[in-house]
Amino acid sequence: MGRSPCCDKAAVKRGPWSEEEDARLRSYMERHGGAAAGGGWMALPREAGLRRCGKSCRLRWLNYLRPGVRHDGFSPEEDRLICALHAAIGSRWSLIAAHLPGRTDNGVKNYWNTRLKKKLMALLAGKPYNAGGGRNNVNVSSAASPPLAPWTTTLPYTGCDSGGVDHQMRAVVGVGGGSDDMIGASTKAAVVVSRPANGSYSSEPLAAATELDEIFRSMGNTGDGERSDLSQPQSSTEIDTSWYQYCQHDGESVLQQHMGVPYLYW
DNA sequence: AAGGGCCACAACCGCCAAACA
DNA sequence: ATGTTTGGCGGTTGTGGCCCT
Repeated sequence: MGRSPCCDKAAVKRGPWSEEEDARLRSYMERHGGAAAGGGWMALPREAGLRRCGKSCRLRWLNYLRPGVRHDGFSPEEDRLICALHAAIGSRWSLIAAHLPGRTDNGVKNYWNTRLKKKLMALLAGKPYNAGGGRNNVNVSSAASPPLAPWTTTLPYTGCDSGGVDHQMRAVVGVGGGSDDMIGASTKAAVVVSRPANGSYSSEPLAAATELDEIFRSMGNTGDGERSDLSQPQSSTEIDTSWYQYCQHDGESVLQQHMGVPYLYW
């Protein structure tokens, strides 16, 4: 037995929403405090007098009509944050959007697919790209440090791991093969390290081996061709730690690459 | 001015997991 | 414990507008 469709496609209207439909949906949601009433989203079209699929109503509300949703352009800071988060956690658009007030997962996803990804690729290929200033967040003491990539940013990602333990996750954007080949088949990795919120980093990156294993496994399923060598699960023990070094900066742990790979600080 | 191509965005599709009966 | 329903999510498609020739 196959999966039953969520609604009768022949009976519902599809395509762009009219002003009247928007008004009906907005009115309904405002009457119910911004949430679908007892019947849920599936019952909403009937209760609101809309000939739409419940899922379509939900999408329209969350991505467009909901108060606080922003439709203006993305700022350079948002660009950097999206790039960093995407490198760290992949296409987890809802998680990424959660760090961008007023932005929706759909909006971030569209922006990434249509514009930001191209900007980033152009940047990595050494083509002119003005993302808005190229702020350097950390003044690294090492004079040998390469310039920070423009999308580099601090990344205070606080979340829970699968065990429900609070972690503060930080990302290292890892593109390039550890030398000058910033793009292409040798694209290496995006590394995420984490620590318990109440814990401290070890001086040894692979102390987080189990977590890295898990993260790399999950990232290996993104289907992102630009990280093709992540397409198979890999053990953290395969990570070339010579790319990275820990150091201290203003009391903060800094995992810094030192062979030309872009990176993030925290 | 026309039309073909490209781009950006809204909307849809289908899968998955949680909630519920 | 199991089957069904629903909501959430990410990938993909459709479409309107803009730009270039």
